[in-house]
Amino acid sequence: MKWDTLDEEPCSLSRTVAVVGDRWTLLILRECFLRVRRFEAFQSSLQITRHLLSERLKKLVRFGILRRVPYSESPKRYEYILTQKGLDLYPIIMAMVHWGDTHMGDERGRPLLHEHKSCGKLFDPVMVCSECGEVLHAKQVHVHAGPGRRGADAA
Amino acid sequence: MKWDTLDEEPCSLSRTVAVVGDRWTLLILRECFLRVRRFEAFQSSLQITRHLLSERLKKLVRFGILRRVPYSESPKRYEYILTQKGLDLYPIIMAMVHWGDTHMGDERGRPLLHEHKSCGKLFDPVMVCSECGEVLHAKQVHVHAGPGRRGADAA
DNA sequence: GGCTATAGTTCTAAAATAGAACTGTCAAAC
DNA sequence: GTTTGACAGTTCTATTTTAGAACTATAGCC
Repeated sequence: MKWDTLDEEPCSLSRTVAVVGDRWTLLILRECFLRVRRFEAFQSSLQITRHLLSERLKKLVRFGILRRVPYSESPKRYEYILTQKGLDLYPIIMAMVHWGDTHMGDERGRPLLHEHKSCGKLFDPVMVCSECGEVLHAKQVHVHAGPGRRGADAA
Repeated sequence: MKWDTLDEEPCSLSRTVAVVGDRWTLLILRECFLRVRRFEAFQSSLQITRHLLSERLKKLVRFGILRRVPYSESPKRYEYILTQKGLDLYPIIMAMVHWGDTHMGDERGRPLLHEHKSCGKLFDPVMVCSECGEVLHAKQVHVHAGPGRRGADAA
């Protein structure tokens, strides 16, 4: 497939996959949510090759998910900060973490626990319907073609 | 990185990424949720090479996300059905679709609309805290090391 | 001048993917 | 009873990506 035009497909999942749908990008984003911001920090915590890290950061900046912000004038040094568009990826990351906790855990228990500052409790992320607030299950969802649909594609 | 041992890392995101963290796998799962079940159907709707499709389906079966169920005895024919573990990936897929709808849309509008059968309305998926039910934002979450944590890894 | 820190770039070898052709089984059509 | 077609893969070579290591550039500190 021509992955470079995937972000123009009439399918929102394809468009998302085009941007964040590879292993390294997802791991980089995890680090971002853990407040990692600098090239060397990403590199040493992920053991990613410097070449790929450089490419992926550029791509995330290009798509407006990270901002490259100078933190030192001489020498010129930059750090990478999540934009609002990037912060909005949080549900994707949390959904993946939760699935891993549930289905890929081992006897030692969870690697990380999440505390919700607003209520002070350890929590799991739950996906609900924006209209009625009930927990969502795949089988209770029916899909309709929307205005942006064309041809035999899906979404 | 040795992606074949990623599912043993002390990080739930890594473990999830090991299983579903590549472009084709995510697109295959989208098709699964749209009720696609057969080899030829995946192949023609995704334009994935037969070789890769075969590999990915095997992997998803190996990890217990799909079940390979015979639907014809002679000739032997199988279809691929989501297990409960696979159905539980729904929040990940929906979170990605929603992000794509929000941030990668074009002037034509959404490709697909989702109706919640329980309440009959078109909805967006929303991620909330399991304890207090409030909408989750990255900045309101604090991360603690859990029992399965080891060394300098993250999750 | 020599050492370190940071943020990259460049190079070659190994692995993954694309694209097309091929295999095998059986049913139905001729 | 031979041919055609559907289905579910496997095999092959060429291209693209990634891994791994070394190299470059700027500047502060001793």
